[in-house]
Amino acid sequence: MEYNHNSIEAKWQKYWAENLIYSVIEDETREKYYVLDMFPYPSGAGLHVGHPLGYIASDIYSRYKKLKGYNVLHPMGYDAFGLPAEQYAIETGQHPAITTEKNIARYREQLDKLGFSFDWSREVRTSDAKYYKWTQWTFIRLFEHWFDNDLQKAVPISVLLEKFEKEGNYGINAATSMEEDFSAIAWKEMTEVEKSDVLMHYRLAYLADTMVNWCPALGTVLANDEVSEGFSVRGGHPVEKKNMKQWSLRITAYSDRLLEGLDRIDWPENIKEIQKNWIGKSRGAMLKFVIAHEPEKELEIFTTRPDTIYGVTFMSVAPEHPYIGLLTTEEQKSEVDKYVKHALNRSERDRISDAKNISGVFTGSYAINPFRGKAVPVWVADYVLGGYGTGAVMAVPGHDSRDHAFAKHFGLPIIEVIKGGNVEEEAYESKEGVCINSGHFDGLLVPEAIEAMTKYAEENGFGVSTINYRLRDAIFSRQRYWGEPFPVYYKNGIPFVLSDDELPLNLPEVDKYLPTEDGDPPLARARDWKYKGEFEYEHSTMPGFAGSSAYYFRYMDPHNENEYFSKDAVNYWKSVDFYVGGAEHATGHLIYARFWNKFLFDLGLTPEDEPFKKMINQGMIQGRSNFVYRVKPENMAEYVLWEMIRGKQTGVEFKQNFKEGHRRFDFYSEEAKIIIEIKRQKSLEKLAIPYEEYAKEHNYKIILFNIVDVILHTDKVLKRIKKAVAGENVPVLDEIETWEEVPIFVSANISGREEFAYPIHVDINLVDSDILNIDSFRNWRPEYENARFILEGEKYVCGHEVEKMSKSKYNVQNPDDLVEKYGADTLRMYEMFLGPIEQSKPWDTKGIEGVYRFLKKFWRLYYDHEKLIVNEDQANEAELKVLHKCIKKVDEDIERFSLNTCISSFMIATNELHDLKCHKREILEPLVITLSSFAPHITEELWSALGHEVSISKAEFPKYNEEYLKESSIIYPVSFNGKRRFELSLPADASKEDVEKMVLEAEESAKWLDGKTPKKVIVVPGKIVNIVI
RNA sequence: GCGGAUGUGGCGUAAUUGGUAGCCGCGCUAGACUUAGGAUCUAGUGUCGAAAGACGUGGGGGUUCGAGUCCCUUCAUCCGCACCA
Repeated sequence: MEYNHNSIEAKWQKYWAENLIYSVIEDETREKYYVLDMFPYPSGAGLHVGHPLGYIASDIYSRYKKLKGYNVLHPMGYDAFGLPAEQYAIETGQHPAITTEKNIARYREQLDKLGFSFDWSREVRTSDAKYYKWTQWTFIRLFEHWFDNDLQKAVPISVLLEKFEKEGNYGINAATSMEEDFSAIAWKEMTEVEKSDVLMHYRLAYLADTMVNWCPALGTVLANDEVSEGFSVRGGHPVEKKNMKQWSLRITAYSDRLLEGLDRIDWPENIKEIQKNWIGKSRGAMLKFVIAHEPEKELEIFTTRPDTIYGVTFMSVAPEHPYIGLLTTEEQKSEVDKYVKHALNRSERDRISDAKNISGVFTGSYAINPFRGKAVPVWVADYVLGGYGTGAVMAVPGHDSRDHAFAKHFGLPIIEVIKGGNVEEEAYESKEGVCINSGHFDGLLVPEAIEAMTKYAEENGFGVSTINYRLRDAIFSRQRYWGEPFPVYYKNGIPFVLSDDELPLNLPEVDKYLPTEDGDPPLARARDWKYKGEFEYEHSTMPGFAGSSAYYFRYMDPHNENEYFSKDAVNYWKSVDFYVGGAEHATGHLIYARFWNKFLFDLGLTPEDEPFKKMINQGMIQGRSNFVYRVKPENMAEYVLWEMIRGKQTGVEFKQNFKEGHRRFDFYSEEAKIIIEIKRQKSLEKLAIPYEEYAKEHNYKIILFNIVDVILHTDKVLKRIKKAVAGENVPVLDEIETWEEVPIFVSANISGREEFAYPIHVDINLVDSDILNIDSFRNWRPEYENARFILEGEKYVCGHEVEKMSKSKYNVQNPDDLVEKYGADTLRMYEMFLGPIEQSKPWDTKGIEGVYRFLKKFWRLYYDHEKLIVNEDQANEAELKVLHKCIKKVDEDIERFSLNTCISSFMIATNELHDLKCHKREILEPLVITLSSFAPHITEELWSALGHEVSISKAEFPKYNEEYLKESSIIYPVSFNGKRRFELSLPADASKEDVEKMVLEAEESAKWLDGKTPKKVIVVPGKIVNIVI
């Protein structure tokens, strides 16, 4: 039979599903391997060809690992809570659960068609109460733990309470936002509310007033990684800063461990780099400047360059700094108030776009540089960020470019304290140089000075060496419906968590998915939704990353009702060995998941503290958009006509823009006394008579053309002009074609196109090799039904561009159509063949034919039409060599995730076996196993045709035998002065000396040696010979 | 501005350790078979050149017997961060 992908693929997909071929169980006798794809959000648009790229790669890898004898866990599920379903619910009233269900069904159908080896019995969904029960459970654990900096791990709150009872919070080195100390007595005297407030400063999940990213359009707060340049990542709505009471996770406690762990995982360098920057660890010193008029109070600053402290000429504090009131003097008050108010009211977006403008106001007070004892003015300026460090800086214009710009702008002094630059011109920020103008620190190198000055500050009690992080705590509540409810209720304003046996707290039904009239989140609409019928639940829900931060554990034991996952399961599967997904999650999911994992590790739930040992990021598949160019008729007519008459093409000189008084005409010829004007027919009919009179007055002849005629009947128009130039009598107005105005499209390479036409995205399905199918285009939209086209030759050529794949750009390639046409095996292999998996590349369907041809050719090794032609003859050396070369290459390349080169190897082997007319089982049986992880359907079919009754996925990957690859002779390229001149076949076991001798004696060498003696002969055995003359 | 990555035929790419640059595929050219081909097969295809040969991995320089690969410099594109003190 001929290769028929449709029937083969359907047949085996059914077989795999019915016989649970891809189910796995923990099996202590086999080594485990865990391959995971990033959790997909099932969007309504379904999959496009870019989505499966990573899934195909991970599927190939897990199938390969299975063939290699591993027990492979390769699960799939859905990150099913999220904004799009909820936005859709708001618009239509449809419950997000229904939309989600529908989308999942569609996703599943598409995934199944691609022949993935997922163990679907382990599927999880974040929106399933059986799943989010454990998300809530983890939240409760976070609430009930704090972070001990000395132990560098999470510790139960009960331990903290014991300490408070005994000695207050003295001597506790915790990750905390608590600034004040209190004694055991003070603790015992606190009210319940006060105690709760204190504990909130310690808990890993805590409720606090924080500056949050508020997105009014989405009606919710967002985490830092969900905001980019002042806009929400999802939806692109403006975001503003707002102070709100919100749940947060104290991820900052884990800063150091998150940083340190990066050294132990095999991830792409750029992702590690992004995470390093996001955590933003910087070493420096916290220094105190006494406020001149208020010697009791100090202004604390953080600096990484304490060595430049003698260069401080002023200080700057952020507009939200708590000391603003204290610092501002009477005279400056109105100006400072005005500035602060303006600065704080600005949206994040304005602030960013206005970053170039330097602004600030003097507060009126001074602070004393503890090293020099000299007072410097304190300014308030918005280039200082309230959220970083202490919200105040010592300004060193000589050695910090921002301070420099500020000093220049306001005429503040600049002092050079590190030698090496010209500080009047620009800040010298390099750490190369020695201290000057720095008292007894003069002459020290920068690193020495940093150390010496920090030590001096510590000894004298006005400073301390510190480490500062850029990472902020993660805001954990969203004012949204479609997310996990917090297992929290409020009693007398104090938040309490539910007990484990009260979980899950189910998401209640609401009448509308909108905030209440009072602005409370949608959950406030739920009727009679109270703890024990009495206490209000938390009305926010958890963010997207809640459900996706530890989902990979649940796959290990997905149906466990009593535990998150069993000890046995986690001790067997441990962590993800190989993770495939997008790089866009670098500062979101990939950092949160590491944090959750570390926390669960601290609780002793998991044996490993990093979740994903090895990761690769698949590149994006970009769309290739096509454009048609719609003509702006007036512009085109003018352009076309001008191109024909400009210069002296008609025999007389024409010029543009005849101007006389208030009249303006398009073209005229002084010489021939002709004016030409182009307009729409309707206007011309009205204006013909006045124009003619006007022209007569000025002693000109006027010719009017309608736009359409100029564009579509150019030659006739030109003829008329030429007649007029020749002095013949031509009508002022003469309509060649009457038409109702219809859209006109011009082919891409018609000259002047850029001038008179604008591009419109056209559906790529109407275009083949950039040639537009005009009939289909006419049917595409009613308004194009009567469109006219200006062609190149016979064809309309479209423009093209590489862009993101998106519905609105009409460049989405849907995998279903391709699977239908070529089959999943072809699509899988083609996507891998496109290039290295990490690289982004535009989708181009052109090459898919080549892969399809390959599979058909591969099929013909086994079948001649209806007949299986595999024979039992013994394979010869050449055939074995082809096979083992292929096995070796594929084996090595899969291991290094170079899947594109594997496909080439298969093609080479297939081509060579065809040349050898080889149809031997001894060759073809191992070959079909080798190919099976790439093209599971066709290989399963051939495997069964070869007489096997057990699925090929249970087979063993063939071992390659070095013996077959050995060559008896090697073809040496012989170079002279590094330039290859000829090739020489020599015995493989020839020694270096022999090779040298034989090469020099070779006939062809004489020609190149040209009688000279070689200066040097380099022989690399088995590789190359180079002769230097 | 800072940090990272990438630049190889008309196109997607290959060259794993410094050792024949262009494997494999697309496209293109010519031919065979065919009623037909969007099937299949054969040959060719980096550039210049009739050929011999010369040139050729973004540009310039260097190290080396030998550089796509290493070093310096420069340009371009993409990504990330962006007042982070």
